[in-house]
Amino acid sequence: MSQILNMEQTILETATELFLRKGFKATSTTEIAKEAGCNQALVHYYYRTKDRLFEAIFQQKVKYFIGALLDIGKAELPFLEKLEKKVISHFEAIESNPRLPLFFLNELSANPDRIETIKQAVGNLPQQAVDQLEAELNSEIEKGIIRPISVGDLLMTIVSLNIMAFMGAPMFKVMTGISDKEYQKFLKQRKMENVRLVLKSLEPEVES
Amino acid sequence: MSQILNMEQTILETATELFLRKGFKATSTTEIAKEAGCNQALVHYYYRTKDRLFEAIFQQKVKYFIGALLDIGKAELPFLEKLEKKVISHFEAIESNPRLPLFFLNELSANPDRIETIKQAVGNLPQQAVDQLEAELNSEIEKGIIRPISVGDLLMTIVSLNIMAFMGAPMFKVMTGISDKEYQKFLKQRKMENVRLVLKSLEPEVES
DNA sequence: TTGCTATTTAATAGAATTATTAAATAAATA
DNA sequence: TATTTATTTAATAATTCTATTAAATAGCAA
Repeated sequence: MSQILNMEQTILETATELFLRKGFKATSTTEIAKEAGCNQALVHYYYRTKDRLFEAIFQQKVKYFIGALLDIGKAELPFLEKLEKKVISHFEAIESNPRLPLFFLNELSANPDRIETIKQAVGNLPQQAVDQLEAELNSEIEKGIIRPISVGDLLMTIVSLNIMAFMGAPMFKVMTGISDKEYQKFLKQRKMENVRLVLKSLEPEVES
Repeated sequence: MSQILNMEQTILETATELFLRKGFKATSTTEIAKEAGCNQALVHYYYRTKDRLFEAIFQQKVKYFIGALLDIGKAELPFLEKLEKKVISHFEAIESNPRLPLFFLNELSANPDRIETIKQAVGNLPQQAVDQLEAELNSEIEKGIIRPISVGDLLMTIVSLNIMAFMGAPMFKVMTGISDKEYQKFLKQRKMENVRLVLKSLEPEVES
């Protein structure tokens, strides 16, 4: 937290933290105010309604999240090396914001109408990025360097592996009985495991 | 919905549906009653508190969910074929209950204390299943049939790919701008893609 | 039928929640 | 300094939510 902070900003940050941790419904404006150290009415003074406050936060986070996956580096590297960098940076983006995926999926499921709002917010940026990736992908496929695979499958694989490494932690701990410390160790090596999995998934089939 | 149904059961089913769709906080006992077609007090008559009602549902679903992954088939098949069957049946278990993973992760994150309750509920069954899988896995590794990999990494890969195919749908649609119909098509082929990915991930490394 | 038990409802207490309004205080400006 | 504007609070209206209680109704056994 910064020190010389105006209340409007403090409220936003506090709300972000609470919404991310407990979701929309379970977080009250009263609690936000208490945590931020101001009167409850002030939350409404600055953001009018709880819903608007949430919406502002949600949109901001969605943009960050989608950006973290889609800004295919401009660096002029061979495709597979660029992809490797991409998987790593996506992994690290989630690592530094591990609550985001669940927040995102959960609120999207609770309120599917918000999908439209999101689409407007992000525009056709994702579409462009996906198209570009698809073009590069197809070029490599034609060269025979990687096996035929759809851009959807590739993206889904990357997102699934990276997101679940963090989001799946509680589930995973229940299943394997592993401790927090051990899970931290697991995560350390999981990043490169995900890279390996993604690259493996692109290897051309070999007839056995 | 079955037809000749007692109210106690109807309430449970209605609550299950609502909790799965909207989560604990966003679902009121009033709404459950209305949806089930009874007086609101009846919900409390049968289940005392909203929390007990939720807990009952949660435990039941957790057991189902964990079982769906861990009951490694007893069929005497080669390891890789058994594993393939396992991935498929896990995929299908989620397919017929696509809201479960999010429900599970979300409520676990909102209320981490519940992890203990779960551990008690499922006992050491998961641990046993994981141990068995690990033994089989190591045996195959020693034979040189698959590359060295931890049971944790393998499980995480399977769970990640299968769960996110369903849970990630809204996110994926936003990113790629794909329609519901197209997503259904995507899912149809994704099952075998996941199988392929898992098997690929076990192939011994080849020096290039 | 009569009485007993299980089921269901109406009414409501008590707490929490969002949002508004009017008043108080602080900050900025002329 | 005087006045206007921005920030903050106290009070409270209106709603919703959980849980309880007492009464009503239905089902069944004697």
